[in-house]
Amino acid sequence: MVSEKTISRLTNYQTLLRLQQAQGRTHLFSHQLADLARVTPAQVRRDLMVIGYTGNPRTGYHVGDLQDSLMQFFAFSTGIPTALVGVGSLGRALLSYFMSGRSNIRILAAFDNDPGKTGRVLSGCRIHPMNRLRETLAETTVSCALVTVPGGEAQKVTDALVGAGVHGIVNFAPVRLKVPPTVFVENLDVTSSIEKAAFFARNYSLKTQEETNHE
Amino acid sequence: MVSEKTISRLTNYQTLLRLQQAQGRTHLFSHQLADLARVTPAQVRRDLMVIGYTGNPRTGYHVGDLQDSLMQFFAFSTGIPTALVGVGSLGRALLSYFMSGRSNIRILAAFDNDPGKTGRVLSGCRIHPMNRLRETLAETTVSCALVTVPGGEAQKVTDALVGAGVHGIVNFAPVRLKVPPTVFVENLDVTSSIEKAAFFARNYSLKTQEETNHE
DNA sequence: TTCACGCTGTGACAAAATTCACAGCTAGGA
DNA sequence: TCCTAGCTGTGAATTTTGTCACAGCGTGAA
Ligand SMILES: NC(=O)c1ccc[n+]([C@@H]2O[C@H](COP(=O)([O-])OP(=O)(O)OC[C@H]3O[C@@H](n4cnc5c(N)ncnc54)[C@H](O)[C@@H]3O)[C@@H](O)[C@H]2O)c1
Ligand SMILES: NC(=O)c1ccc[n+]([C@@H]2O[C@H](COP(=O)([O-])OP(=O)(O)OC[C@H]3O[C@@H](n4cnc5c(N)ncnc54)[C@H](O)[C@@H]3O)[C@@H](O)[C@H]2O)c1
Repeated sequence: MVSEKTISRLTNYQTLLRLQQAQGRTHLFSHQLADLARVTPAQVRRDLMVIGYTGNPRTGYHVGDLQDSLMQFFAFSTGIPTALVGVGSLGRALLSYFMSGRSNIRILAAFDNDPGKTGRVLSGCRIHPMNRLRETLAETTVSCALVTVPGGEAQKVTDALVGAGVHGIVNFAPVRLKVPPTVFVENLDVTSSIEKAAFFARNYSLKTQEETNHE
Repeated sequence: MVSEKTISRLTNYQTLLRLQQAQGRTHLFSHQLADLARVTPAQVRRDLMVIGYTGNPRTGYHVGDLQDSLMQFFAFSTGIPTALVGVGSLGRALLSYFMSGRSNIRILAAFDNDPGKTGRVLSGCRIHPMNRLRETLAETTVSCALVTVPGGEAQKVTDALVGAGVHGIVNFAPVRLKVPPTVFVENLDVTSSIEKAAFFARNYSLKTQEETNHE
């Protein structure tokens, strides 16, 4: 089984390679990809082992071939089908971003329990009521959903999604969801991330001041 | 030096404790906090070692005292002062969320380079032009900033922030920023997180199907 | 007061993640 | 044709992270 961290880095390499290809580059070495991704060259080589792609000692990695290998490994050549639950301020931002086609992620359906929102179309995506979740998802190949409802509602919504056959959840609510072992949860807790950054910011800030004083 | 992961868990404990206190609980054991945080009891005890708080074998941890210790460790009793750069769809969502006071994070100033947006007040927060960034931040204690500008602009904005004395960056743009070693960057790459969740979702999905077939 | 239960705090251990370091290869130059 | 410089792929070492397991303690019961 391949680790979460490795998967994160591999998706990052994918993004970086797309950019490099757009700039006309056809080959690169592990240390160059490493610089772009802000990791070590050894890390890059180690990561690429898991997808089976093998480079050439003299010319390095072939950008197109490596992209193909990554594509095949991730098996998302046609884009990633997802659903979104909770069309509030965050949900709307995500809709407008991902419906504009700036990435390989496709939001195929949105859901909300507010009758004032359901039935309408936002950024080109129809908003369905919650009681139509199961049947709407049954018509699609969605296996991953974005949860942007208030914390108190997130578990309920998650249970509904799991019941509808979703195996991946990206959770923006500041709660830890309970799911069966066949469901993967990625928590994107903005508040917690800011707290973390603020903590280290203060540390670095103090350290910098100290050093200034010692001079 | 205490690790990033430990800090993340400690902030999570803080959130959970606030909730428990609101429900009137005065004491809890490591295994109870562990259940709430979805970690092991040993992990909780190990984490609490770093903040120096020590519980009682018979009564466990005192919610209020533990909160005080955490507060003191994080030193953010008055809220976390931050700035936001890039008032687009994501920036607006963050403004409306954090200006509503639902957390201990305070956005003291917002910045944008679009003259159509600067000068206005959104969700109670004034939007300043970029050329006023340094002097505006000089008047505050902000040491942590949220970056919600397009990927191509993120590095430029980061450089300006670092120049203005910011030591913590929460980066929502899908690029890896280059910063001096005295600056901490937390990347919140939504696209990458969705890709990760989708990958594991497909794996779990396939595994579930296999097991169903084997019955 | 004494005892026993069930917790905490932590040294020792285990697992996971990363880096080191080097054999082996390969294209370009002599 | 045969070197050679400088890369890749990977076993081994190292570092980081998490868990185990148990001594020691505090409380309530007797
Ligand atoms: N907006 C932000 O920038 C931000 C920042 C950090 C965290 N979050 C988290 O993201 C989540 C959403 O935040 P928001 O600001 O968009 O909230 P919001 O209140 O603006 O939107 C929530 C939406 O969910 C819908 N909803 C509520 N209960 C539902 C249910 N049971 N089923 C389906 N839909 C339901 C509501 O109708 C509403 O449209 C929250 O958990 C919040 O803590 C948001
Ligand atoms: N909106 C989302 O849900 C979402 C999802 C994933 C990632 N992101 C990332 O978040 C970032 C912002 O996304 P968005 O959808 O809000 O974009 P947006 O285009 O709606 O907003 C960007 C804002 O930044 C401002 N800006 C541009 N250049 C600037 C500069 N040099 N200095 C100051 N301000 C500047 C623009 O005026 C605009 O207000 C992007 O990097 C995007 O990739 C957003």
